[in-house]
Amino acid sequence: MKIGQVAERSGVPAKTIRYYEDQGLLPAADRAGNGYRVYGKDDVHRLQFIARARSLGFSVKDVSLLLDLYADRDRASGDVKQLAREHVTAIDAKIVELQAMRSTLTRLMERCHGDDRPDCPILEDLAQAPVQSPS
Amino acid sequence: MKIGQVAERSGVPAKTIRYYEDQGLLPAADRAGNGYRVYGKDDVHRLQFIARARSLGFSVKDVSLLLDLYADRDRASGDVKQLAREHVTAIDAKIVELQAMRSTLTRLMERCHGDDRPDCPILEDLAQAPVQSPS
DNA sequence: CTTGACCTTCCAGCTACTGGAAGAACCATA
DNA sequence: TATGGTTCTTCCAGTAGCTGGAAGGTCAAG
Repeated sequence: MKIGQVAERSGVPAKTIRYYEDQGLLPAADRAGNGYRVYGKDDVHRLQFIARARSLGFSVKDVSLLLDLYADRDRASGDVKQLAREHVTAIDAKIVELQAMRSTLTRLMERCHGDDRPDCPILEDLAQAPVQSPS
Repeated sequence: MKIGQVAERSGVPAKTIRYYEDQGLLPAADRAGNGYRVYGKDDVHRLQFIARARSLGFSVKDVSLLLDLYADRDRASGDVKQLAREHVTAIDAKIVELQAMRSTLTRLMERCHGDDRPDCPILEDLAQAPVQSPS
């Protein structure tokens, strides 16, 4: 299989596959006589693993750790769970941050006419930005 | 005022102030005879505006637009509101994405022993990642 | 033999900074 | 005046995870 086929079957763009190889997520692919990378079924599988982990928000570095754990038959599931737990904690922090932004923005938007007039509580808030009065 | 003072009063690091100048968020600062940047009160204010807008998640480019609108006495508040609305939409999309990740991860974690045994539904999911059966 | 699709490498750009190096300038003290 | 410590200057590189594009090699079809 050439990189184009693997890309199609795994859903990971060829450019990204080369990038992952460069980053060490994939072992350096064998090369055909013409220099083209050659892949097998396992590579498609590995790329799907990577894509799935990435879609859950794991960093490339963490995916690398997950791949190591996956390959290790003597792994402790506690290690995997711990990685996931930390990731969820980070996700929660982001959600909280985004919700705070969202809440402030919608509050300001409710007070903004949103018409042709120039007076705008949103800009006024940005300009004054004094204190955050609770509710 | 030198950059250090402005940094302290605005809460924006000196490095970041230079970066903002470079990016066009701030006009090129006047220079003293020794080449040091010289600032006034208005610059502190402008930096606070920027910092506040950034803390609400607006991109640097959007902050630039907001500064333009702020400076324009003939602005339409509708333009500001529209910018905010689009931003909230983007935030909502991110929240939804993060919540989906979170939900999948916690579901997998609940099924994982998290002990010394090697069998781990988290890794199995990443490896199989077949379909997402509803609930 | 040429065209077109695919492959290769390498460099640049995206976002929003941040760290660090090298060098000038300022300030205070001994 | 020497010296040391802090602050300033510019410029380059690195962070995360790709993505786009240039320049060029390979291969199958017509």
